[in-house]
Amino acid sequence: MKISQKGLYALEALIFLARRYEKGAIKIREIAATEDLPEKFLELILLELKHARLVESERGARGGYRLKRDPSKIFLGEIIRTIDGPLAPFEDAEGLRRHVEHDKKHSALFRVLLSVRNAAAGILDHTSLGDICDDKR
Amino acid sequence: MKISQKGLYALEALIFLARRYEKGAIKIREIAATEDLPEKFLELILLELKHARLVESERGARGGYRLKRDPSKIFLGEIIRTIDGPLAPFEDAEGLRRHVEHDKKHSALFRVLLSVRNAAAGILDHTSLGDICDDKR
DNA sequence: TGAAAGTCTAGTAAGTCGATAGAGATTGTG
DNA sequence: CACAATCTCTATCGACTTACTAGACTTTCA
Repeated sequence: MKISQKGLYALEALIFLARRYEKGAIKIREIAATEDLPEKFLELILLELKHARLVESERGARGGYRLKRDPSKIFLGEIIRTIDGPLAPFEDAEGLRRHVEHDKKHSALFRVLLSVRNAAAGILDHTSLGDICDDKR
Repeated sequence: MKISQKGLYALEALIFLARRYEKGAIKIREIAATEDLPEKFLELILLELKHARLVESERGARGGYRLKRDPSKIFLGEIIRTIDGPLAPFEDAEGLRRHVEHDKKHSALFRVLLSVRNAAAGILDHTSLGDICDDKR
């Protein structure tokens, strides 16, 4: 699992949306300006997040983006999977399980890799945007 | 952290070397044939592993490769870092710590990413080739 | 009707990935 | 000594990915 620049932009944009969740839709331009992200690139990212049903949008003069669900119900794991794919360090959880089952020579290796992916998923699928943005440490 | 095909080849080759550790040096060609890895590509990989002091080699007619240390003293984390870079899901541990310290807006996010890298490192830096190759499950 | 916003398809420069080619250096054997 | 086997190293390649930009299109609302 590798988080790309694009993935980081997605996380930052969604954290921004989470922090102003109560205040309604906000324009791409404002997100880009406030978080200092490339505007046209951010468009693509938000569109992908929309297709993944993490955000919703309205067009026209008073349009913009907002989170589709409460920040406490959107987990980092979902976001990262949407933009950067599976959390596993090699292939995905299914593939790793298959290798553990069927690859006689390297079963033990893939078992370790699966445990790494489970550790990552354990953290990222239990940390929400809510956890991130009302953090006080 | 993402393990590439090259990284997987490295792990497989080293596990092979670990399993026959007592038997002395073995030729690239034999490793490639037994483990079904592309020979010329494996050359490059073994060379990199040599520069990282994980293996050693001899040239000439009776040449070949062997592990430089006991299998129980070579950890998966070292191998993966050599071929694929840092274990962190974004940048490296240093970079993440820096962001936790200095990036006011995203401190909490980077703290989570750092905990993911620590979980991965905790597993991979405590699992040795020895653990992998005398596994009996 | 028209400005302002999101939607969508292309494209692009630079880099990475997986792999191959081939010349060079070193060593053991006949 | 010669030579064959083996590791060493540099270069190159096509395909793909990454980070981003351009621009035409659609929808909304004042």
